[in-house]
Amino acid sequence: MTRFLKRPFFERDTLTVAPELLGREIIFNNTKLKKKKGVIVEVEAYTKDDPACHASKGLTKRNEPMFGPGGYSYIYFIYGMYFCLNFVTEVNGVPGAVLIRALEVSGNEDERIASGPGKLCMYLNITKDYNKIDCCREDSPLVITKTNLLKDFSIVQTKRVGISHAKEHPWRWYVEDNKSVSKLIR
DNA sequence: TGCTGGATTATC
DNA sequence: ATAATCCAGCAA
Repeated sequence: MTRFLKRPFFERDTLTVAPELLGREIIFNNTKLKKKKGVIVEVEAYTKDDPACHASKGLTKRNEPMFGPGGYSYIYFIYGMYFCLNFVTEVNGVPGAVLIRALEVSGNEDERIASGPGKLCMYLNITKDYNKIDCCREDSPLVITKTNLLKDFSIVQTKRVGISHAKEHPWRWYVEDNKSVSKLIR
């Protein structure tokens, strides 16, 4: 028994896994800094046949974690200044990932301190050092709880954010009326 | 070896 | 609406 999500949870269809992450808690223990955590309130799915997915054109140095087993982290650097956190889905050999777009942080924090993929990595102190780590290990510094911390919430499904391709999939899910979601618009 | 644009954010 | 800021990916 364990408190945290394990490999079988992640090694399923990306579009199934993504919305199931809503309400669960990410716990990140950067050993040199303060332990941080937050409840997932917004996610997006990226699959292999999708032009917007980093893995759509095959294996490269950057997207390599996406091709490995589910339950690993995939962290990339974007716009010269931000990191984005993903959890790898699908079995070994099949690329796929869920981008974590927003966390609700309890306590005295600003409710929008982690309301965006770049902001949440700054809040958690996540960097490339934690790329491709196995989040299913019991001693992993980065884990997700099995328990859902939100109750009686509704899920809204919409188009993804920041995708410039003509055809776009409705593969963004967020907790309805949650103050920590990245964008207020639909 | 050089160029381009991006799964973003804060500010104007 | 646009600057900040840099590197992966691709063309050559």
